[in-house]
Amino acid sequence: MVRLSKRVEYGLIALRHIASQRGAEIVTAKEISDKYGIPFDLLAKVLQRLSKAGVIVSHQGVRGGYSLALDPRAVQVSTIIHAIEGTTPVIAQCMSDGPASCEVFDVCTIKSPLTKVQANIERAFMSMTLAEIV
Amino acid sequence: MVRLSKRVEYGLIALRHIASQRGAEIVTAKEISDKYGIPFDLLAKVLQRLSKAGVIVSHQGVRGGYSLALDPRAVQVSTIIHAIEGTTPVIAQCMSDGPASCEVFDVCTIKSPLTKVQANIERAFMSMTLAEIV
DNA sequence: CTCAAATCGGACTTAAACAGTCGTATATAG
DNA sequence: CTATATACGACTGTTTAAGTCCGATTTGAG
Ligand code: SF4
Ligand code: SF4
Repeated sequence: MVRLSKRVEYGLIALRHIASQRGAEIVTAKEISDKYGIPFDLLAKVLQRLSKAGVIVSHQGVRGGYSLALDPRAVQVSTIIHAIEGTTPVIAQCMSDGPASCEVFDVCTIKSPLTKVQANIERAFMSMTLAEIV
Repeated sequence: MVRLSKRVEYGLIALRHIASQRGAEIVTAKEISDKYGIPFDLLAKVLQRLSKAGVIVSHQGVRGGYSLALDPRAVQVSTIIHAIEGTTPVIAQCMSDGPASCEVFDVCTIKSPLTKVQANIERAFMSMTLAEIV
């Protein structure tokens, strides 16, 4: 419960690796996969999503790979999570899927208190940037 | 990802209900189950765990039920979660299950940065008490 | 031009966690 | 005694995450 998915962890490791390259050099998925023992197919999809979200840029074809697209200081962990998962991490179902998603929504007495916890969680993920991981 | 389990939500709702009773009155699981539309069997087990953890006290037999055991201001959300789940919410597997639990532990470059995020998450759950939910 | 190296993207299978249910035992007020 | 309530474990079904597979596309290099 309240655990980062492997996808996100792999994404963070990969991003750190790419960001640590001097001068925007291109890194291939295989290179990262080998170095960290991450399943290639899985990592590939993570990188594709990060690419689609504009966090990294992809270079197709021979001698292709990935390079950073943004200043590491501008990339928050929450942005990375959203890029990979497609959603923002939320603590309660109704916060992301709406009132209809929860049977007890109407009589639920903990919605508003949980909102405060949620705000703190969000801050936790926003307060760290890629620059602090490298 | 990063979502509270239903058990915890049900537990919070139940605790809020019990805590809102004036003068440590006894409340039955059925009463709560009916009022909030929570599956009885599931709620029962949650209350049993809270009882075992000493957050509430159980009264068996006819006219039995549950009542608060502690000052609501002394019951943190993190305590409630631990009572119900048996574990503390952690962001990464290796933090709870040890180094051996993760294949990439040895080469993982994000362990220590994530520790800081973890600390913030913990604060989020500790900073709210049952008193603030009632 | 051809080929190999790389990203792209969806479908699929497997494994684990979660939500919910069932059955039975135990305690106790009246 | 008996109805009411908690106690506890085993079980099933659903959902989500992890990982795999296959084919398509792009493109630098020979
Ligand atoms: S309504 Fe209450 S119980 Fe349902 S998801 Fe939102 S917070 Fe959780
Ligand atoms: S070692 Fe790294 S990847 Fe493995 S669980 Fe810990 S943080 Fe996540």
